[in-house]
Amino acid sequence: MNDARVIRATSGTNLGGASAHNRRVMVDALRLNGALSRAELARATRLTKQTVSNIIEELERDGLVRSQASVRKGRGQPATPYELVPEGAYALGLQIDRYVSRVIAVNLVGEVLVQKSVELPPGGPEKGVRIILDLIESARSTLSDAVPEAERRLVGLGVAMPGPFGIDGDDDNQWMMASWQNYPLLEMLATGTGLEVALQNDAAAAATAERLVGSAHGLDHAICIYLGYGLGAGLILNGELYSGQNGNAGEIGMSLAPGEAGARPFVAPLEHQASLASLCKILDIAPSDPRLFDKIERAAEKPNEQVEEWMKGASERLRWMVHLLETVFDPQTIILCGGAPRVLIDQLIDHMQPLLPSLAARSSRALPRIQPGLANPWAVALGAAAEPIARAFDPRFSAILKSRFGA
Amino acid sequence: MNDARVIRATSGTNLGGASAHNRRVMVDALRLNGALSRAELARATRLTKQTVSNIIEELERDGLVRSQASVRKGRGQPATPYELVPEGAYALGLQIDRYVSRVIAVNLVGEVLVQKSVELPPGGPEKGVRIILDLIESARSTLSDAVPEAERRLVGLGVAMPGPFGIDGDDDNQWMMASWQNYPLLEMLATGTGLEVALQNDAAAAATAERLVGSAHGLDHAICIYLGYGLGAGLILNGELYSGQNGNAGEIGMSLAPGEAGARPFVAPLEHQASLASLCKILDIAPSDPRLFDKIERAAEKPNEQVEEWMKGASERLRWMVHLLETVFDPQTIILCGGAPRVLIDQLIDHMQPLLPSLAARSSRALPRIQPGLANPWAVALGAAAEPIARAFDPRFSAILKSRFGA
DNA sequence: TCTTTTAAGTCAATTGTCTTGACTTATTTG
DNA sequence: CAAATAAGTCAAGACAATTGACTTAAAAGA
Repeated sequence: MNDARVIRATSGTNLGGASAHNRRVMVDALRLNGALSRAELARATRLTKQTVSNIIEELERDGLVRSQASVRKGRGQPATPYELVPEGAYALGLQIDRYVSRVIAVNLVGEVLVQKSVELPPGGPEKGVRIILDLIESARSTLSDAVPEAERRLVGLGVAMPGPFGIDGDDDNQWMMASWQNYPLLEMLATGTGLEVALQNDAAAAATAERLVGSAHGLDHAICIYLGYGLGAGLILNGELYSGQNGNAGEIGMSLAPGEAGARPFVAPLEHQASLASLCKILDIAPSDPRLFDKIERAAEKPNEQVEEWMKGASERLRWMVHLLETVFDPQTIILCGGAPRVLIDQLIDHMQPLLPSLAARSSRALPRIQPGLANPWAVALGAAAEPIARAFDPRFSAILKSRFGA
Repeated sequence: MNDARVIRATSGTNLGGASAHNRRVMVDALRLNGALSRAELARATRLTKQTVSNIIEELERDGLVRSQASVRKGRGQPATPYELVPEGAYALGLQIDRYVSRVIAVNLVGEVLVQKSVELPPGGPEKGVRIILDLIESARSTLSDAVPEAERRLVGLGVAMPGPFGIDGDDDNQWMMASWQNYPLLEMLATGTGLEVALQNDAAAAATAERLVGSAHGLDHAICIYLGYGLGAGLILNGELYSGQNGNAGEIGMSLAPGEAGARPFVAPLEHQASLASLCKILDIAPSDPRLFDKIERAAEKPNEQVEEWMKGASERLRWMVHLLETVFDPQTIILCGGAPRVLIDQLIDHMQPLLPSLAARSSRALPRIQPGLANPWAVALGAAAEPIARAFDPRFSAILKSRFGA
């Protein structure tokens, strides 16, 4: 009698879940607003003064917040503002790219403390993982040398690599990294480091970074278009990263566009036209070139005819993708970021003007329809490191629910 | 000293929030899985047997669940399954369309008990609201005649109308209903009925209906393309409807597409080609024709050359939009539903084959990439009615948080 | 200067919900 | 007929937020 029917249900919650949520709410409020007094926190979170006092006391004991000098601001007892302690938590971020791997260590407020990278020789994941574990170990010990207590306060290891994930075969596709995807990477990293590990695609990581320390800070609805070796979008919806059913939401680099009617109804994927890979091809830069970023920067500063051509094509496709994303998501803003030089990002945005008409063109906008975000090779690694911080400290539905592994 | 700085923060929660969540979790589990015993509920929700017992007892007192005959299924004491009581709650749904308004009453499980419609004469919202309030009143008393206790168990009034909302001017645009949007409709309806009122656009409502009783039942990631007089998409992300910053997420009817290179780089909005409005133009049916649905059904059953032409154009644009939505959202499935006859929906889906390649084409799919959903003129009104039920009984983050109006 | 008003923050008791562990009930298995 | 198994109850306990009175510290007004 195989009556072990799968019953689907949302988890319930309990006192512990509520309490954990309230702690997160406090940290989040301090992150968003800067230092706040207990009374202010109570008003903002709709909790009672007493509750806030208890939680703040606990957070202070845990080294996550600290008091500032009290400030007089009118009648009544002066308030004692509390602020986040940057040294309250640390996280590691790992970016695995096609030819290079990068590791970053950040603290609770997203300040970068360590960054190291290594070239990834061809040879697939078996060899690669060993190199990567060494890199992580090296970053970790550098961090511990600088801040002995950091090890104890590490909340996790975020991993970012190019998507899409879990697709069928296609091992030779240079745009993906299929061999890495069928490898038990997360398990290897988890056992190798003893840390909690979570995976995002690189665009999602870039969005996570934008939300922690970049242009999306404090925004609940933002789309980050990430221009790297490939192209993707990180979706921040309702204040959280949206990943879709299989973690592939936002893989707009693979989107086709209807082209000339008749003969060739659909043109190549967006990232064949708008990505550093396509630019490298034009500039005849090897994708494995360690000085790729600098070369592109120089090329963008003084664009020759070919670069202008690329820029025109890329910005035209992006211009239209921006229109679509605005229409589909109704976001507060769209951010163009990347592992690309700021010059290039800025020029692309320039070339996209005027933006296509859309609902986003309303007159009452608070934010620009499109704006530049983080633009450097470390953006994805930073986002990878931001993920464990967000997972540990941001208020989110899943954090309230009882998990499989004890409350 | 204007020190009334706005402090942004997520609300905290308390015992009451946790308890409310757990009640919702129970109702949701019974809705998804059918009748379940207390022990099964405890396992599924990770709550203790005792907690489940208490909550079930309370829900039974409130008339939301009831026990079935106990069933023996192996060793041990027989289980007593509990099921939702359809008569446990009721909700009203109002659809305001361009030329007609519809009201539906549903019960807790989404069964339709009353449906009434009325033609909306031109004359704008002032006159319209009076007619609509009469319609609601009429439906309400029909409901009360059939089920005297329904009035006491009404959880709200859902309203659906064509978007987009809150756009600048453009009063003459026949595709929108601008004059209705600058009118304090919700306030009028709330005071006129004494019920909680909430607004969605029609595509969002259709998606809400699909989730309560249609093809999206139990799905957490689904996109509903709604083909009505206009065209839009309802986005179900993480099990909840996503509305974007201004409630306009999913307004894909307004999306442009890159067309022939050169002269006309961008073609008309999607809904100018794929909507009942465009079909009506071709068939020379007045959009206000009360027998519009039947006429379209007949036209779709025996398509003439013009209809075939329309079908070809519409399905081609939709085919490509499906590709985009799959790429952007990575959903479990896409549902094509509408206030359109099922024949038409089916034919459109047929014409869209073969679907464009995308990440969704993986071999391990559990659900079809695209499938038909509700296809009748009452779909939106049903979705409007489904919204208050979902708001009152579905587990969601916002339901846990302390609200502005007391816990 | 002195009193009143206002606001921040604490104290101690209370409340409400989930949890714990032992117990009862009812059925199948051997 | 005893042992095993599972559903469900009982009563006490744990825990976090709440409540209302209180203390502290400043500004405002007389």
